[in-house]
Amino acid sequence: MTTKKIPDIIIGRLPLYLRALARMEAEGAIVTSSKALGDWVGISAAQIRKDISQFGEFGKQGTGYNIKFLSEKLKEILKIDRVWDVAIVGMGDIGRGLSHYEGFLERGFRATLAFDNNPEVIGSTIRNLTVQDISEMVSTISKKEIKVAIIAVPADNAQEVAEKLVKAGIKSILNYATIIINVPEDVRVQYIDPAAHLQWMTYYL
Amino acid sequence: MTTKKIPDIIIGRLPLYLRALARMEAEGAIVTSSKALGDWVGISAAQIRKDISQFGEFGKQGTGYNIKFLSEKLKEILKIDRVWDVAIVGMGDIGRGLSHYEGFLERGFRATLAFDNNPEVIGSTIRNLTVQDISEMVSTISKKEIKVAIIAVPADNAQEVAEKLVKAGIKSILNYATIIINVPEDVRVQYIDPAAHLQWMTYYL
DNA sequence: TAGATTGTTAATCGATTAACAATC
DNA sequence: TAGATTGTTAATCGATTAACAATC
Repeated sequence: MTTKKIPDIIIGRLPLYLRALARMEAEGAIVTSSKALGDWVGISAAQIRKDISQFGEFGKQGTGYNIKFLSEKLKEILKIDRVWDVAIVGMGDIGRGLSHYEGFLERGFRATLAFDNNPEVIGSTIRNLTVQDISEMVSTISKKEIKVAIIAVPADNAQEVAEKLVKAGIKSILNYATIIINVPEDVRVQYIDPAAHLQWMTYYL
Repeated sequence: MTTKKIPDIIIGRLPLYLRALARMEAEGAIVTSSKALGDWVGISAAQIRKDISQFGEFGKQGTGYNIKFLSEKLKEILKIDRVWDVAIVGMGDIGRGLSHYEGFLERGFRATLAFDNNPEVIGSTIRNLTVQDISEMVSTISKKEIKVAIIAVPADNAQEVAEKLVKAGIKSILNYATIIINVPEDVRVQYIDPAAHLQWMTYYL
């Protein structure tokens, strides 16, 4: 793989391709084409080919792409050919929901730590997770060398939590709090904001 | 307002601006500038001005934007100067979490209907919502003229549910199922997929 | 071989940024 | 008035699409 810089927007599409490929595989398909894959995800065939070709030649002229092979390659590229331990901070409805979430494991992630600051919640068990005191968070995450965390606390506490996570060595943060958090350059943040998506759509109503 | 077509990507940024403005207002600020707002949301000042100017002249040279005024205008544009009733389909962890979600009301939405197909869940009460049988869904939504729905069922059932929602007159769907659903042109769909966001970030680890 | 589909280059399209006159 | 910041135009940048030779 050449080390030219791949645009972020292309990386963001790879998980969508992977999701579609998983679906095709579940339906028993062996090969697919840029056309078919594009139809699944609502993207042009040309763009699918261009995106994939950034990383190598994974298809065959006349035949298309072997679904299993392409999936494996995309997983390697995204570094999800392994399982990442994830810390969840905030055990309200969202945090609890995520700790149950079946979809993570098959897609490369496993919730292994849960934190909250509410004494009534600390020590309780959700699935196989025991909720720990947030005051232990930095030391526990550091010790386990966890790199991925999810923030599911109220907006007012999100920045403070983010700073602790950074101190603990976290490099990827999925933030459910409806506030933009400031972190060092080498830490990635993505946002989940269902209300923002709804607001986007009402424009067209 | 001229009726030129506004790019979808601009519409998608308006909720972010609104979120930042709400935050500024909560902190007691009265006015802001394209520079300040841009810093909040991580977008250039030029782009903020260009986006906003698509809809009118809401700022003052030398002074900037009145936060309250701009918020009101953006809410009008996004049609969230009212409260939209929302139907939630699927009362698993995600659906339950959403029915509790405090963030909706102040941002233009209210969960008013909940549906599931599990006899053990039907009839139970979550907050002030009674879970109804999914077989009643089309008629209930039609009767109440609800336009916005959230799909929180397993991927295998999502397409079927989407078709019923369309039949019931729903025009905006927020889909938590990890599958792309096919709906008529006049129905909007947005996706929430936390694992996809995590996968995106691991690339950079 | 004939048909299909890739990988890639060039052309097009659209979005972002820079610059600045207008004006509060 | 002097300073600040908007709204807008033109320039730049980057992403998408179209086209096609290569080849399975």
